[in-house]
Amino acid sequence: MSLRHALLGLLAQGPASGYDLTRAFAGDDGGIGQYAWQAGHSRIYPELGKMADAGLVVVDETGPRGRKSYALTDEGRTELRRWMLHRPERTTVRDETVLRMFLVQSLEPDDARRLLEGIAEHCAAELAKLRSVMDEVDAEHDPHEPVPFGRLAGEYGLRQYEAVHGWALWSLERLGATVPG
Amino acid sequence: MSLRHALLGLLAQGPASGYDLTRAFAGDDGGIGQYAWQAGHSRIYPELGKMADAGLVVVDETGPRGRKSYALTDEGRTELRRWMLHRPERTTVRDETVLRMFLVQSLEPDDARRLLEGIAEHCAAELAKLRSVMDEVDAEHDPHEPVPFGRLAGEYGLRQYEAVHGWALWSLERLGATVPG
DNA sequence: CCGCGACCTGTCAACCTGGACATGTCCGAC
DNA sequence: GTCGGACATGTCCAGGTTGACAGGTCGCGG
Repeated sequence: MSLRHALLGLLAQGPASGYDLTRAFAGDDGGIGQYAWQAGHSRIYPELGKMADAGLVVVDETGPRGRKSYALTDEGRTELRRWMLHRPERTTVRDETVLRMFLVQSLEPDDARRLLEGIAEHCAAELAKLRSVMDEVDAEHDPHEPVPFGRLAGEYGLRQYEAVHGWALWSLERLGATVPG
Repeated sequence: MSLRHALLGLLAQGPASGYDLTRAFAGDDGGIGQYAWQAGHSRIYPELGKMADAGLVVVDETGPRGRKSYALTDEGRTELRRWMLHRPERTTVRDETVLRMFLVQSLEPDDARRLLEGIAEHCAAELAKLRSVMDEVDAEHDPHEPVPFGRLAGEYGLRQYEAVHGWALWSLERLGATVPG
């Protein structure tokens, strides 16, 4: 049940409504929804309700259009910390892209090459996009201030794409293709 | 519905029983179950049944203890290829470990440091393990033969761990810059 | 020959998930 | 002033997923 902890983590940045949280999960903007977890509002609203019942969050303030802003309670903060620091023996991973990578070798070499080339291109494009976003963040960031929230996650995405890109090129070489670019 | 495609991909390596496939998903041995997808036998058996109904697989042979070995049909192979080469607009990712990384900055600096140190250590250990396995594979592998099945996946795991390890160290440095430790 | 552990297949209930359905409100542009 | 689009919350259902329950077979060491 990690949705609960994802919500706790997002609320640790500050109060937010179900709508705000939904957007955080939905974005393909290098946020949590692209790399770590997804959830639709139809899961988020009931979960927020349950979390409120459990005393992990409270309705902080209400705004226009029935907006309910949720904030972490001390109990919620404790639970988040407990979950973050407790290293589980076995974590669940479910990643369609990685699944494809595992199965590359079930394809004919020509098909495998085409797939890998697609992956390499895609990574290069995402890398460029992400890098420009991060450069902007760094430019605005006073080095004496703490690292902005999400900067570490952004760096993670960057290194991730670099790794996959490098892997795709390496694999193409192994398969005996002419490496593009 | 990626379980179906995961099964098709595994069967592309050769016929297997539901039991074999269950072990492939369950292993924490650097296989598909560790990085890409998980499934219990309670999902696998019904799905194999449905896939047989759909003509994607057939019961290849029956063995002792009611063992049923499944093999891909041409139709199954076609469907696998279709899925592998079709780049979806938005893929689902659900990764508890990455989720933790996204939420590192919700922790107090001391806790964050402890978590990152744990991650770095864990990666280093996994890297060492994986590297020794892969060296063995490479030593037994005739360079004139095609790349062994799983070699590309293994390389992926390697680069993955390297990337995460590097990221954890980088993050520790960043956190160290703001709070003296 | 007997028992234990690995092999092997299955079902079921409870829960999670994603997409459709439903409803209504605020705000700025025209 | 009114209209369209973003804001905002919620329910429902079909289908996916998990973990428990269930039952049975082979092979080998003692």
